[in-house]
Amino acid sequence: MLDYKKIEAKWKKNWRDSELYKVSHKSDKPKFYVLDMFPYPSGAGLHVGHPLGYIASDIVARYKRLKGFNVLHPMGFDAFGLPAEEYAIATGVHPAESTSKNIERYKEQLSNIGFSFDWSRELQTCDPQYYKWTQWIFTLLFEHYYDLEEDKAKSISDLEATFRAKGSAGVKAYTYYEGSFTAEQWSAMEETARFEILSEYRLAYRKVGYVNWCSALGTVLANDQIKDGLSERGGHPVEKKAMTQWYLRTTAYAERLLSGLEEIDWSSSLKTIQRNWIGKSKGAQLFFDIADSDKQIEVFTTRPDTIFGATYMVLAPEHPLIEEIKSADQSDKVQEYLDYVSSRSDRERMSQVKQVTGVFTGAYALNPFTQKKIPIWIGEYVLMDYGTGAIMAVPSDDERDHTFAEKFGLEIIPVVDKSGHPNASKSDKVGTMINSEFLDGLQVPEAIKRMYQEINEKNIGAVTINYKMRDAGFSRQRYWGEPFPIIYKDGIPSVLSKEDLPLELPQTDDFKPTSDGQSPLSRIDSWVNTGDGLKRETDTMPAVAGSSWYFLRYMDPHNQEAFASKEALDYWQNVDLYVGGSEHAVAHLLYARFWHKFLYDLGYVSVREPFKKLINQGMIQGVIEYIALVKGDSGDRFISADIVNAESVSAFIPIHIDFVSDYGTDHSHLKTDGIEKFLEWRPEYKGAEFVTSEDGNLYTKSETGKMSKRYYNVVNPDDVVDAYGADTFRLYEMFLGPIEQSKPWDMQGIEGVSKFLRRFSGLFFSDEVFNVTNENPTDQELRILHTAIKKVSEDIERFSHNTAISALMICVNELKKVNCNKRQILEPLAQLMAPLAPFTTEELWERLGHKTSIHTSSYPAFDESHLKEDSFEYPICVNGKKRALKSFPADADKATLEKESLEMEEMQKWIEGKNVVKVIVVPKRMVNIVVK
RNA sequence: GCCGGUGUGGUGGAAUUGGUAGACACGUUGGAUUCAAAAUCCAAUGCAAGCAAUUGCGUGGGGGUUCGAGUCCCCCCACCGGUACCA
Repeated sequence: MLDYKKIEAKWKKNWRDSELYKVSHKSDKPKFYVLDMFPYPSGAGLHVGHPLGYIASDIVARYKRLKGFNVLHPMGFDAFGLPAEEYAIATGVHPAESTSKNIERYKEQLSNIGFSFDWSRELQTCDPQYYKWTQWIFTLLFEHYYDLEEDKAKSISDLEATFRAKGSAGVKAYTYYEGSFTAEQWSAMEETARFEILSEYRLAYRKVGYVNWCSALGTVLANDQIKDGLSERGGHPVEKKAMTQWYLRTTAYAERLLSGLEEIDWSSSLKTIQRNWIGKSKGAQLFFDIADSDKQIEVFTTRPDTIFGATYMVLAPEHPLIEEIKSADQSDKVQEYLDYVSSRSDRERMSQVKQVTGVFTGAYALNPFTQKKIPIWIGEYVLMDYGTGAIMAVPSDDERDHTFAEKFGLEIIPVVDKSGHPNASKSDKVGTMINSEFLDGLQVPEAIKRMYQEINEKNIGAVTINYKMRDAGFSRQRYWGEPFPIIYKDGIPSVLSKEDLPLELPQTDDFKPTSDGQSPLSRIDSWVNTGDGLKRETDTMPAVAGSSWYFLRYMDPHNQEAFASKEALDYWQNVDLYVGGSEHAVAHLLYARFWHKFLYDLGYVSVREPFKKLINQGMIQGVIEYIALVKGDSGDRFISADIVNAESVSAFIPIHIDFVSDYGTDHSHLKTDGIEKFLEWRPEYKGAEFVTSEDGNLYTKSETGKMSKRYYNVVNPDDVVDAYGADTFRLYEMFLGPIEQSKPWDMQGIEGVSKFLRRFSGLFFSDEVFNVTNENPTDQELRILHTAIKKVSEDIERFSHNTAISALMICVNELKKVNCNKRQILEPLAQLMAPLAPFTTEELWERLGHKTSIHTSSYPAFDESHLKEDSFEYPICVNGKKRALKSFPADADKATLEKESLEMEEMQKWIEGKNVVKVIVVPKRMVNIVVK
């Protein structure tokens, strides 16, 4: 029989030496691109959860290869990021060093599982030869703007030429710039002024923004790196801080990012997440005059129909108009309130959402329809970065406005009669308009349309589209990231040319951020100051930079002249199947689509969307075991979970799952030796008392959660591979259930697939000797094989690998029953199984006498004619309930089936004394007799 | 709150288009083999009643459509994930 350790070692070496999985775009075959989201190489190494997606995609890659596709299946590493930098700060080990060590470990672990990656295409985002092109694409973003007429990115020098020739008139481009100028004015401007204006158009630009500043980490964090107002990493407090930052104008692409979702095959939940993130809403932009002032307040509302109920206005605390409009007698109170707001952390603000705060500015606005004076307030609940940072408040039809009005005693005018809709909430767009002059009597949707017309005609605003999505903050004050290819001259940035790239990250041994929040790079004077008063940008790019285009680099990873050759890009086009975790649902997947669309506009790539089909593999969770610690005057006591009083518990201490008996169940516990092991591991609890349950066990608290170092529950795939073999590991992870589903890891059941593999290879042996005959197979054997071919192919195509394996189990069980050891059956069976169990099948293939790899052979052909059965066993039902089974010839006609079913002896007791109303016969399915 | 998903034996799960619910495994029980154990092989295994043939019940709960519902429709419940003063 086969010794899996020997054959794994043998074929791992053979495949590596022969570069079996190396592909080229110079091929006549159709292409297929299967990609895994590349991992961040953390110090903890891979755990059994990571390979779940890799195995699933590897099976598809191998399947497609056998089916005759030219398969691109690469792997690389997302190697820039915060953990390596934190590790460097703590230990002094350079991030490059720890990262490369971690990568080596990852590669070793990956190779043990038998993936068919083309390692000649490996990339690492921290490699200068890679980030050269990340920097280069950034320079392109800097040098382009978004043209609304052609609906694509165009060169900023074109825009400049237009300004020079015609001024700003007639330019339709995506910008926040609101001024206008003639060609003469443009030419007369200072260079700085011209630069400022162009910056309002560039797709990469700098602006002062309120960023999530985490002083403990010394860096700016993205929204998705914050959980409940604390940093996801480390749980440190996060506050708002004004900083000049680089931004990418992702909002210019909002509409295309939204509509592009229609043309790709992603799960509906993922698309919904992206749609919600983009957050498109249609509404009206309205201007309210301020009483006794020439200023106006601009608001955005989706409910212009309720304007007759707008009894006050609210500005965000950061709104620039506040300074200008606040009245003298309210000035102190306003300042007091603004101080209060800025003293509050994000965490406080978020956890106290229901708390209503605000202050009156002393100023009034005029309702554009009634000309009535309404007070202008400031309130925390209005956010500066959504809409215009100001709202018209309609307390009768908005929950938040209502609460605010009640608290501060503001007027409430009902404008929508919802008596016909008892279950509708305040903001539901239903009901009949009242107290609203010309709108009275209209239904809400009609009233909204009518108002849009009215606003246009009266010229007091416009119908607009608003997006929740904001431009992406692109600066990080860290060391371990791509340096910006930017040089400042008198404060004006310009980009390095392609020839000067990559701009390499300079060496240093001080990774701490500076106290004022500057990146560690700012300390390296010789690097920052390049002479002639020129200065480099010292921020670095965020981790999403490198992952926003890596899938393109794989197409041509060693190209020195371009990020990838035109030829390679045209051949591979885009990713046919992308597999990865749903934690990247927004950030990575949105930025990657944005970069890709930008490169599409510039003509570098020829398809609009980068990832045709996407599958989110579920998480493999771990079991977390805790013991309850009660601290008291008499010292530490650990009390069994079944008898402990929950309120007295000082802490639940996570412990090694290896110490726990029956871990993961509701009766998980520590036996005496478990307690001993625990004490050996944590000697600081030597003096503690252990209060066990009556049966002498110390019961533990079990949870299902993340597999992580801090819970001591990480299962290393190497250990499983060592104990059962790589093929068993692969099969088992797939056999656990559907790929998309999350599930806790447990080893129950791995014996099942292990047995199956042994039984499969056992078909090729008699009495420990390899023995396969050339006899012709029987019809039955052919039917068993071809049933499996059909089912396995269909299942792999729809990524249902667990049912494909079960079909193979059935096939092997049935062949075993008839003692089949015929080449004509076993050879195609091995090919059928090769994608799932690459080592075992490769070894058997060689023993069958083949000189070339099974993985470069072909997929077994399916022949429908072998599935023909002479008879079919029909379930005979009465009123839909199965009452008997009867075998009929496969070609029996309906009349025969009906007649013979009714005549069956077993049927008589169900029919007797009743009326047979009708008989329904569905060929090859069932017979149903309807009686009354 | 809103959005999305899930709910099937003791366990993981299957049922692709409305057509035999529980495939395939794990576990458990009994048996063979063995000095013994492991491994292997055979048999049984949704629940309840019955010696049995058999019968009733059964896909989170309630209702509906249909000859027929795990699958479609309506209402409700539980759990998981995402998201949130988004005007």
